Amino acid sequence: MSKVNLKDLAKKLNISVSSVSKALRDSHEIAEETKKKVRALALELGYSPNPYAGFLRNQKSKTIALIAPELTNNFFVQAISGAESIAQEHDYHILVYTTNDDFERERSITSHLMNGRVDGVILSLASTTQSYTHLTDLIEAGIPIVFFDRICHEIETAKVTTNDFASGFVATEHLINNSCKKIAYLSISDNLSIDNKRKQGYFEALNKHDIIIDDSLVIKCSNDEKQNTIKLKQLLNGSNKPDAIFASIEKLALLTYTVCNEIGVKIPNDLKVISFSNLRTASLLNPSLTTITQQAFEMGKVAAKILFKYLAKRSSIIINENIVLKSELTIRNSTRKC
Amino acid sequence: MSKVNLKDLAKKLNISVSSVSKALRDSHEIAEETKKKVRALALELGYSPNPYAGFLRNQKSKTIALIAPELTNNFFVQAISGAESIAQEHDYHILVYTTNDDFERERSITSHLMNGRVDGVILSLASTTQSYTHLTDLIEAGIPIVFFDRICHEIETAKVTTNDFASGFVATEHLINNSCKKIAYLSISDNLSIDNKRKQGYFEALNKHDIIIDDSLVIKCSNDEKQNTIKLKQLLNGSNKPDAIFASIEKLALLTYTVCNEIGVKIPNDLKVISFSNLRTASLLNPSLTTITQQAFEMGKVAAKILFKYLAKRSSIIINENIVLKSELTIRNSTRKC
DNA sequence: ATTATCTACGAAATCGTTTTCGTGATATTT
DNA sequence: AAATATCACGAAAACGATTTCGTAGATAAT
Repeated sequence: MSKVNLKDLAKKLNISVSSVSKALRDSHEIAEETKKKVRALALELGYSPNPYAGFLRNQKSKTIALIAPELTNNFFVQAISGAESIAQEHDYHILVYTTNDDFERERSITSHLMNGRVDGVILSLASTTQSYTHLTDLIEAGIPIVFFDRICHEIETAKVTTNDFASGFVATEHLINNSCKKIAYLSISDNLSIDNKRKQGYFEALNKHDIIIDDSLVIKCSNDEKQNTIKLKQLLNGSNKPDAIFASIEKLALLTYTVCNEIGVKIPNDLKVISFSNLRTASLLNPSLTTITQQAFEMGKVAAKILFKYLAKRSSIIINENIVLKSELTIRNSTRKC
Repeated sequence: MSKVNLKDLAKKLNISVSSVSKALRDSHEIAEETKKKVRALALELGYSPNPYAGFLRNQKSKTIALIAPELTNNFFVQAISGAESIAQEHDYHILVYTTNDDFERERSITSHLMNGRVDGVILSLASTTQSYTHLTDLIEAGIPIVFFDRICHEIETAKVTTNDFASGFVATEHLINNSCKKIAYLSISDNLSIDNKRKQGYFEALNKHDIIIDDSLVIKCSNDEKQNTIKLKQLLNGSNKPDAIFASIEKLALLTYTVCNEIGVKIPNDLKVISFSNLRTASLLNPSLTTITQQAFEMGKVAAKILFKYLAKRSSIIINENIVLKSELTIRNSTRKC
């Protein structure tokens, strides 16, 4: 049952390697009878073509890479699942990489992909990425990229996102409607497209409702959980306490919950919380968390579909395109009026 | 910046392809001066070897597959992250596949891996898998498998698990100590090694404390959420109500929470709940969930390390070995005495 | 009868690397 | 001075599949 190749089949059948190859690919050059014999033997010996030989020949690897900042976030995991479901349909394989939000790691990964290991890449940027030459290099090397969620505006290609601005606006307005006046925004990184758009939506809602923007309520968080904890405690224990928190990403909402537990701030009585999140357990939290949920699985599917569309064309240049999948506000107890 | 190969370098330097190859691999056959020139040009032109050519030559793909039942479960995601961290160190790439707990899908995936696409496989079985020829075939084809969590006893190889029996025992005893007398066990599948061991631990604890085993409290769940909901409601509304639930996997604990919310059963007052789970939000749930937490990240790491140890030896036969990483009981409010 | 067409197959090049085996030119030993 | 060793490199085979091209023999067309 181990590594049978074309040569083995050819030898057993007393015909040439090329004829075996053609027979298996159902070429019209081969007589029907011969094909039958070849197919029968191939089946019997469990022949399965060496993928790498084919890749070398056709310069196609039937493999794509999916690069995400982290896996410990349901959003990215769902997106990967979505992409995988499409990859399966196209008989493609997926190499999964995580950057841990580290620019150097992202660059190292893309450099490993320059040489044809994959036919295309689906990518969500690391929050520390500020330079994009590693990505343009990849595209110039003939490997197309489709972005999802954390996209790069500077690069012309297809980008799949959620309606971040509108969602940020809706989230903020929801808080305002529940009589919040001092709404803090927890930002994860100025580099990130999604963060900025969400923040703009937040500003816009404040403006609309004539709430003066207070810069001290826009908290710049990072991937350093300890630092974030300190900043949050300062905010919630400080003199300029917010009555609501809008977390740009799930991780910061969970941290808010933890900190509130610790310092005795009651949600939603003392503080209302809303967050972008694809957490399955949002409804089971104490209190249940009001969320903006992205169509993560669908985003992965759409990104993969676009990529495969171009791969089928053998075109490495993807036309600039913005696909926006709408997020959904699910109101739960963390923003309940009280 | 696109596809430079050895031939291009050779032409530009007026030396042979083989010399370029040797120079880049730092062979002693090549003069130091020549090496320098070659390296300089390679760097300048951004040469990066075509991986597939090398694979064809050395019969090594520098790629492994990781097959998990699902990604929407923190346990598996953490395990993947752990494996990835080790793969990075070894300059290996990981193809990720999910079976969705479907035997046919598992078989289809492994059959795609028979031909040398990967050097090895890290696998956690689908709950519907009862026959193992697709796995023995893979091993016979020279592709070693390391199991983690959902292992296959029938196949001789390395298996990384948690101390399921002891953990099941500890979990049950914890409930008994908190004065539970009618403890239900939610099983996910009789096929699964982990489920059976956990159940045995549950039985053992009941025995030790002279509690008669009640088969009607051992609930056979499945991957069909609707069916599970019905069974749970029957259990909790029935005449033989349990005072505690021990969920073999996270999904079933969350379902228990949801059902309890729906039918107005109070946790922990009316019902105590404990579960195997790697949920980040266990402490934030309402009420916080008492868990048995597996060392998921570590399990991924260990499985990968073992695999790489054998890959380095170029040995496809892995000696039978059981590595057990201990789980941890974290007591929270869902099992609080009241 | 001669030429053209078709059929069914094989030889060989190709993809990009690695590696074995030579081989001239020095350098070293006897 | 002759024999041997060392050095630095090149030619070519190999990995396994695909594909172009060539061709022997059969058949069809003129």
